[in-house]
Order: sequence, then C-alpha cells, then structure tokens
Amino acid sequence: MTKKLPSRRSDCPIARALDFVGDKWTLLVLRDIIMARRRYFQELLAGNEGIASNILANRLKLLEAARMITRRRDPAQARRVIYEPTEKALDLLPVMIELIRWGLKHDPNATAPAHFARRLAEDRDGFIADMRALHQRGI
Amino acid sequence: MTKKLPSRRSDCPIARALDFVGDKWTLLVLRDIIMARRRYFQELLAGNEGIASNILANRLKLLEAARMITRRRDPAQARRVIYEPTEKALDLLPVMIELIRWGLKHDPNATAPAHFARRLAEDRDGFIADMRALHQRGI
DNA sequence: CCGGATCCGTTTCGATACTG
DNA sequence: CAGTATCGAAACGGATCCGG
Repeated sequence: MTKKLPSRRSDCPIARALDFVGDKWTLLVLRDIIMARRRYFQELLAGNEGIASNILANRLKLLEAARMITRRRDPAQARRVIYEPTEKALDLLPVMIELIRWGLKHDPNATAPAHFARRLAEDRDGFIADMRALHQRGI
Repeated sequence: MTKKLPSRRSDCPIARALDFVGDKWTLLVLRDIIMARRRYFQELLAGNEGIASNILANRLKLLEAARMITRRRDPAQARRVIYEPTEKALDLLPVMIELIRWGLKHDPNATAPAHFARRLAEDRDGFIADMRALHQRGI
C-alpha cells in the first residue's frame, strides 16, 4: 500500500504542511515540476534520483487531490499527460529556496551552479518572482 | 528497526536536506526544541502531536549524529537530559517560517496566534533574529 | 509507446509495554 | 526520566503487467 491522504489532529501549520510534503519524495517531485520544469511522467521518472513509477504515480495523485498540480492531456500529442503546478505549489518556492540555502551552507556535499547559488544569496525574492513568472506565462 | 542515516547519491541541496528532515517527525521535534523551547524528553513527548517514545528517541539520536542538537545532563538534576539546538538547527528557522506562511495561506485549518501570524507576515527576519538570540543567550 | 496498476518482499512506523 | 523491546501496520521500491 502506498501513501494515503493523512488527517492530523493538530492545527499547527508546520505539522499540517508536513502531512503533504513531509516525506522523501513529494517535495522532490514538486522541485522537478517547478524548478526543473518537467511536465511528463517519463521526465519526472528520469529526474527524481530514481523514484519508482508506482511511488511517482501515487505522489502525482496525492498532489492533484491536494490541488498542488493539474493534470491534462497534451493537445499536441494525445497520449501524453501534462502535469503543471498550481499557485498553491508555486507558493512552496520559498520553502524550497530556504532548504537549498540551508544545504549549501551546512552540507559540504551539496552543490549548485555558481550563478544559481549567487542569485539565491543576493536576490532571493527576485529569483522566486522570476520562477513564478515563467510558469504563469506558460513558457 | 527505525530510521537510519541515509546516503543519497544526489548532490541536489533539496534532496540532501530531505535526507535529514524529509519525514513526518524530525522537523516537528526541531520545532519544539527551537520554537517552543522544549528541552527534555518528556516535554518533547508531550508536545509533538503524540509522537511515540521510540520514534522520538530515534530522531533525537539522528539529530545528534547530524550535529543539529546537543545532548547533556542537567547539572541541577542528574537524571535529566537536556537537548539544545546547534547553529545548524537554528539555521532551519527560515524553512520552518516559510512552511508556516504557506500553511497559513493555503490551509484553512491551520492556525497561529494572531500576534505570531502578524509578526511572520510583517517582520519575518526580525522574528527569526529574535528567536535565534534567545537560544544564543541561553535564556 | 505512455501512464500508470499490480504484485510482493523489505523497510520503517508507531502503539503499548517494559526497564535501568 | 529516558529511553528499549516487541510486534502488527503502513510505506517503500523493484519488477512486471496492462489499457489506450
């Protein structure tokens, strides 16, 4: 059995948020959808440090149920399914950014492209705004 | 067997960070140690939305191994063990703050005290600085 | 082909009871 | 008080199969 939608009894925002993203894979799937701009099942399968297809399918289903992503057929290629982030998912960008900053500061084995790291350090909000704009214009 | 220290093959800062805090409990334990200022095993046991004692013990051990908390005997009461956050753990405050902001924005069932929420919205950095200062002065 | 679903062994979780 | 021991339940993950 794969992961189910949980029901936590707490009203703490952190605890409730972790019901959605408090596992090993969900935030990585969102990272690939949002930051690496992957949109197809196969792209996500190849990108996520080796996620299993059943786990990916499960997470995509949960993310759709939580209204974090939308799912639709590719108009150009009827077989393909396109996954796209909603505003709710894009609003997790600050969380991802802070995780990256933390990793780059404290984990010597964590790496990021130099221009990427510089932008994060010097212009966090601009970086987030640019990334959001890309998705909102559907580029 | 409980959770082990993982070894992910990726060098992505998000993926690597999730090896430490990418589960349901670790970040909640840190929340209680850092934001609620709980320091004893029993305090943490009572506070964390009902964490089981074996899971708490396991997470405290992993957090110590990751140099996120320190463990020492209470000088006043020899049985008690005091857990305290390191700089590395305090540097997760921005991540926690952004999770809270996300929850308050998108989860209607997430709540926070009014003055707390206002401070988060209007003076995020000041709030983080104040919280860090409390721990650094050992108050 | 593409996006999954199913099967099934392994790992981790978590409630309760217990111990130094 | 600060943890272990136990054991059933849940989640993971690899392999394989299936429907459009």
